[in-house]
Amino acid sequence: MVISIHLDSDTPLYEQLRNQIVIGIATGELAAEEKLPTVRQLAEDLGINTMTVNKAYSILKQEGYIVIDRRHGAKVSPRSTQTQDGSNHTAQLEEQLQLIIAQATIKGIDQSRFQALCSTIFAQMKYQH
Amino acid sequence: MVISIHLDSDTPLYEQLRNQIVIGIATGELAAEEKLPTVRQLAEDLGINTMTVNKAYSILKQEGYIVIDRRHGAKVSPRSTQTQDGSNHTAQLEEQLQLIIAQATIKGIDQSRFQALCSTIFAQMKYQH
DNA sequence: TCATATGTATTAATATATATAATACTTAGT
DNA sequence: ACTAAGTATTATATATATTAATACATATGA
Repeated sequence: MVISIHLDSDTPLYEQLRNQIVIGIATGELAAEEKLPTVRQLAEDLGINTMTVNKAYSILKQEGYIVIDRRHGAKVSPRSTQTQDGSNHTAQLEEQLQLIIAQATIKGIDQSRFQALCSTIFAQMKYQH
Repeated sequence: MVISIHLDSDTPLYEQLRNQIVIGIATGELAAEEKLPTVRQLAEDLGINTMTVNKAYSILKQEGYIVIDRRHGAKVSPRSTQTQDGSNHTAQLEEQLQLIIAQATIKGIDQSRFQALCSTIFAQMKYQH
């Protein structure tokens, strides 16, 4: 998977990494159980610090997106384990969505256009439980 | 409009303010042309610094959500002026949506449930151009 | 005219977040 | 034992966030 970072972005590097990997999992570009590059390798490829990559991996692990074992490195969590934390996801999703929809509404994007956009994006997601 | 901030949140105070005001405009809780509290007043009400509120207002102004004049303070932008900056909004919206939908997908929320959630939220938005 | 309330600007101080760097530790497979 | 993986430690530099105290500019209303 190709990961690109933008040093001039206002989004922290570790967060850019985290986001791109999450999207990679959802689109299926990163298959379940697939091995991720080592922290050292990815850091070198991107020209950034080891600990920055490590932070991204730690977050992904804590969020349940990946599993890590010392010897084999990091890999995408098996499909079955992704769903299990449950409750507060919906609340958080709802909050994020509310803000996005508020902004879209004010900027003149109506519901049908918004829903169409969602459909297009959903069509890219190959992840299957 | 009731604004509440959370000091323990990972979201900066000025951003919490900014977000809540944006949502307030979209839901219609803040009408177009409605006067916002003064920076000093809001800062005092919330028990935070004047400059933090000022930063939120500055961002909202720069984003076009509110207009400010020295004497009368800040007020919600008239409906007609909200739409005008145009182009990169959709791109930004698309990017935010992609991440949210990716996360939702992995967590097992399917498209129909997602769309239903969007509908519920859209129903709260009373803002009209 | 003139006091006043408004958003702003300035300057300083402090705390936290971000990123790099160099190095060492832990662990498990070969 | 060696090695490669994540992780921990320590230090440093920079940027961001927040508060604080104060002052400035300006347009309104008395």
